[in-house]
Amino acid sequence: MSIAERKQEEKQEMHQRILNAARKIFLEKGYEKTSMRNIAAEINYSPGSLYFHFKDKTEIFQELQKEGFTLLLNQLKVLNSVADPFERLKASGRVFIQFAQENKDYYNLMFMVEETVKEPSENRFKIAQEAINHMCSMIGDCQKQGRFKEMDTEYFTFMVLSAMHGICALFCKDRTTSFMNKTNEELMENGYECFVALLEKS
Amino acid sequence: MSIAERKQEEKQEMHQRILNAARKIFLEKGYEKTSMRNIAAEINYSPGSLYFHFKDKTEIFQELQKEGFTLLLNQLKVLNSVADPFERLKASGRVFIQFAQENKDYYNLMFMVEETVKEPSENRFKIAQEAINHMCSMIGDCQKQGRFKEMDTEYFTFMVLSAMHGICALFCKDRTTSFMNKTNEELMENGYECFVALLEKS
DNA sequence: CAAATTTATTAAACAGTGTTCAATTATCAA
DNA sequence: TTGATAATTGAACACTGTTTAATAAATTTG
Repeated sequence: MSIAERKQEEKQEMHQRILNAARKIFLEKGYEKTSMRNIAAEINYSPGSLYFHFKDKTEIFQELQKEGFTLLLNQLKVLNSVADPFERLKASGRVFIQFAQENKDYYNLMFMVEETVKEPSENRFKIAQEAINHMCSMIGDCQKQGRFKEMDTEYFTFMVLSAMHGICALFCKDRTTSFMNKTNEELMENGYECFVALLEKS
Repeated sequence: MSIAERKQEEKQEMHQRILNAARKIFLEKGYEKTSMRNIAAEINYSPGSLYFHFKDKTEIFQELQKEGFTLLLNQLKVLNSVADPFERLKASGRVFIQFAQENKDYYNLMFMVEETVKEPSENRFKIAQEAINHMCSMIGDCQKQGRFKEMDTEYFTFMVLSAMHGICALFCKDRTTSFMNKTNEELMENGYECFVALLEKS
């Protein structure tokens, strides 16, 4: 079935063309301000045809969401070469924040979009789950070295993630303006260093 | 000018009626899913008339946002009686988290809605600004007692706020499910206590 | 009191949105 | 070549925020 195969490939190709157009515009204008007509126009396509390849707008975005998680995890994977768990933990935070800065829209999609999914979504955030487990064991390793004594590993992990997410979340919703005469980058990076300083004293 | 006064009052009354309707629907359905027509219908009003009382949708939203800030600040004000700045700081965090838990929708409106405002709008977050300043001076007082040595006060304040917001933001977008077999309240409160433990060691 | 003027309100319209669907074209199998 | 299948289209639907000309109500002025 060579012909059927080629057909399949052509469909995959269209799938990718749409995804590429969507990524470009989503990252340019954000989720809400990107319309299906915008995406269609980008590839000289009819708006209706998008629905032949994707169920709806959210399905397109969810593919990009998965891309985002993969992208972040790949950046974090580089740190596997860092042997000392505490050093790796500190570097992970910096990578995380840098990712948010450079991929604001991905970040919004990944962490800031309302969870309106009906079915409890089996493995929709399987990747995120794995990332958290990894983080948890990293902190566990730090504790084996004598850090964060008498802290519950899971609650502590939650706290660390919250702190990092808080920094990025304020940035992503432009709620950093109240700290005047300081750029977003200054705030986020120095703010994070304050947190690191706290960790180091513990 | 008794008549002009009454006129003024009637206008204020309509202003409030709209605001009440908007509050109800905004807190019910969130910002994006609330339409001007929804608000108008709630008080048997014409959609166009809303624009006689408010410039646009964001202006209505911003008034409710201010309400939220006032509500939160009133709860924080109670802590003025706590003399020791560090004790007050710790208690502020607990009040903040409790506010988010009890007023999830206000919290979303206050901190999680995209800032699409064009003109940097002088005093839009005047209240928030004051709250931050207050926080900043509270932390400054802690430093005078010898805590958080060699930390930049402003960056440190940003970090503390980020940590607290991170905890609440994950809660408000239901991103706590990855920490299984723990309730939201357990996570938030114990997570925060971890953070407090860090502060105490510094 | 009547006329003129200001103040409120409305319905209709505009340009945009996500999505659906009957009709149409292109592609392939028999 | 015909019939079936797959892909694409444009028009339509029901929405959205916002503007505006016409209208109604209330108030001020002559």
